[in-house]
Amino acid sequence: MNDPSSFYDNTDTASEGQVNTIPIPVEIVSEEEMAFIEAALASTRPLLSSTPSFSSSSLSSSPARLALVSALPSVLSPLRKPTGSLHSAACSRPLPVPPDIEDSAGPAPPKSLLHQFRSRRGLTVTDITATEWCEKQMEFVLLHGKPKRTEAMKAGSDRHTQLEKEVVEKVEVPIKSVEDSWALKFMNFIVGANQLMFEGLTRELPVIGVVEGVWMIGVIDEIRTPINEATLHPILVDTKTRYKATRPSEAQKRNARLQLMCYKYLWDNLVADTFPTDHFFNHFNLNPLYILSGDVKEYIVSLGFSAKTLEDVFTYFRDTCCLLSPSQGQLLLRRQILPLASLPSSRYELQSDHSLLEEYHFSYDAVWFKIQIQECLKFWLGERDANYVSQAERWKCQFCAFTAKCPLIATSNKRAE
DNA sequence: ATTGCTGAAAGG
Repeated sequence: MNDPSSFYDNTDTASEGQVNTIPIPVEIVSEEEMAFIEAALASTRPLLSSTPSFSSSSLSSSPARLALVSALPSVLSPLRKPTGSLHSAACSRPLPVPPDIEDSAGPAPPKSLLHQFRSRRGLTVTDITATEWCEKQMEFVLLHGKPKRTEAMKAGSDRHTQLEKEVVEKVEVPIKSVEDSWALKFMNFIVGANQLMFEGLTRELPVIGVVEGVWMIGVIDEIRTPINEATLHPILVDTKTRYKATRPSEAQKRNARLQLMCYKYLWDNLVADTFPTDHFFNHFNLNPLYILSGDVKEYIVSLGFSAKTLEDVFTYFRDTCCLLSPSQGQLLLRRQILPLASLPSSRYELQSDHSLLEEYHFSYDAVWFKIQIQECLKFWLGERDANYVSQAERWKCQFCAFTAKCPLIATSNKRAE
């Protein structure tokens, strides 16, 4: 009963009373974070040094943007149910289940991977890039689970965390429903967009939209507004870290270009202010009139807004979108070398010596982007089987955890016959 | 069946 693991046990009814008894340490700002903020205030932050001064003092009192992080939403962890059922009975409001989902006895044709694995959440930009890297690997990940993270991935994540902390202060907010979690996501967009407009830079900005008929979500690594230039159009940036000072392969660059083009597409669609709100609520099965939890409302107030329902948040969201400009056609990829001895223990001490390997500008290509997405979607929609990597990119298999299971490797090994 | 959990992205 006092076992902390029972927090995630949804076999019992997840009543609201139970949720309320969870001892969540709600800290607006920890001492550590406060020290960081004060240090940030005292020191010059190069990326923000061009911040214009404002008559309003509210901005200077909060140098870092608040990002709201969902914390321990018991209704959102239905997958822990031991039955393996996708839709736990403990879920307060079960999502609509297609009528044929119980006909698992019959040899019904397999549903598309999109339907099986992403119908509730939509595709992520990461799904797109992973698919472009290798569809077969993507398929293995979906069917067999993700392989272990590599050290390079951990180091990359850490570097991104560092970059984010330069401009964003994270706050944990307890949530009780999916509506709460979407409200936080949209508030994070609103606050990030405001930070972009007033300070010229924001990081880790969540975006969402429909691409080729499919809902897609992502998090833009970085957006800057060139303050001193004539254009108001922000530029989208992504930082890639590397262990070795070798030049990235063409496949890696192509993959990163696709990623940034996804972000541009989503951003530009948001600022076009044509967001299909009703479609959104329907697709994700959300109640716009849902009353946000007290904690969520409280934090929204702390950001200077006032909202009772998810719909209220959407009003602010749409108002914000109207104020934004489409992004530049030029996208920016930054490559950064990590120190060789980047041991796990020293990963957090990289602040000095971020030698930049290269800054790589390239142009958005709407036609190429559309073709890439359509190819990816053929895989996701089950219109064709997963493709293997081309002969020229067979080297990717060296980095793949699924080679033992992969028919491509098996056939090439016994091609002797 | 990874990471700090629901999540998105992390590098190759």
